[in-house]
Amino acid sequence: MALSREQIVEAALSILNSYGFADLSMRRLAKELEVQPGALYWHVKNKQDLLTVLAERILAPVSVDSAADARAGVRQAAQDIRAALLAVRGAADVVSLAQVLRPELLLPLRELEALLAAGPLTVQQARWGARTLIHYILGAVAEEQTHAELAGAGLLPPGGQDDAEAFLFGVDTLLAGLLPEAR
Amino acid sequence: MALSREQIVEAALSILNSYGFADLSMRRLAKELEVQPGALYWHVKNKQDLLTVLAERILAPVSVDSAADARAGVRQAAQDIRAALLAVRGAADVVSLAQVLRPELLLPLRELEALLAAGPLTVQQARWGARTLIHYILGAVAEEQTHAELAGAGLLPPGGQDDAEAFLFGVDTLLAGLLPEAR
DNA sequence: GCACACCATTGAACGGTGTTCAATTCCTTT
DNA sequence: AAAGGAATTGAACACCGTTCAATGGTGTGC
Repeated sequence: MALSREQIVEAALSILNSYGFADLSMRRLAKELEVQPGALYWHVKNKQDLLTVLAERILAPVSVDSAADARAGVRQAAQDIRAALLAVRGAADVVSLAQVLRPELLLPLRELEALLAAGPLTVQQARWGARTLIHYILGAVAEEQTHAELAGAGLLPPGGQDDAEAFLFGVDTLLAGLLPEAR
Repeated sequence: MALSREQIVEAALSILNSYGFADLSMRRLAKELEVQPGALYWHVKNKQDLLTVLAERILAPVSVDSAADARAGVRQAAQDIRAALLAVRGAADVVSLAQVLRPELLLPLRELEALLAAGPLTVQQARWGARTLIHYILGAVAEEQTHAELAGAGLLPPGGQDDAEAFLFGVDTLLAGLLPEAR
């Protein structure tokens, strides 16, 4: 059966989940697909290209309700994005990289900005606010995942019971600054 | 003249500034010092170890005024940390890595928490607030630097005139959420 | 039924990477 | 001068991303 781009992405996700980001190499991927490394480059420009496709796929389950109230919508979106990232091991690393390389490709993140712009903010405030949120979300989840990774390897004490709570605290704090109580 | 840990760190900073994070390899470092790669491992446990030492060195110029008012102190500290990071090419990558690996080693970041704890916040709020700030600062500067890197290579259109302003907007937003106006 | 394209893959190579370790050299202390 | 520890070499191991000529397989037109 002929190799396909879809198949490569699938295998990459599987390696990510089974062995982590550090083990996701083109050669490892080729081995998984029982193919020579060079074959991958027929379907994918290079590793960076693969990673951005992977990032899109990881965020695909997130659907931002663009009609929602800015505060509630952002709060929900942030939690959904976190959930989508936590569902795939190493996802925060993949998406952080993609966000820097091709920010325009990551729709859910752009939609955050739209949500904020619908509120009482200026366009510029909405853009910067969205960037702030994105940096926070990716940073927080990346730390959560890396910590879990290291703890799993016994290099760090386990922890993280209140990660969800801490995460929401950050989001709410940001939102409180961004959209002060209407009065 | 005998090689020294100090000398290695110095050379690493020089490579970072001259060629960027991607070119900072143990072998490159050894070449710069006119030494075989193996020699480095007498003075440094491994590359990760070197990177955390590097991170400490990069943040060393930052001195947080622990007696300052929480809001003003954090605002100043955030700007100082950004300045220290921008002073060394690729610094945000180095420090982000170190922050995940050995958060306890990066003093200025810990001092942010102390500053917040001195205000009206609970200990937990201060801790989470500091983490939020740190994620934001590192994420924002990492994006700034990566963007500059790619723009320098002609892979991305230049930009970033209002980076400082956008950065401060994020910090102030966070602070507004964290420390609402006293009344 | 055959030849021609074209898509897809192989196999091999290039030039890197971090890290380890026995053997060797250098330097200091006795 | 001899001993001994500190520091360095040189070579190897097992990887990495990427390129490319040669080759295989498949479907189309003749």
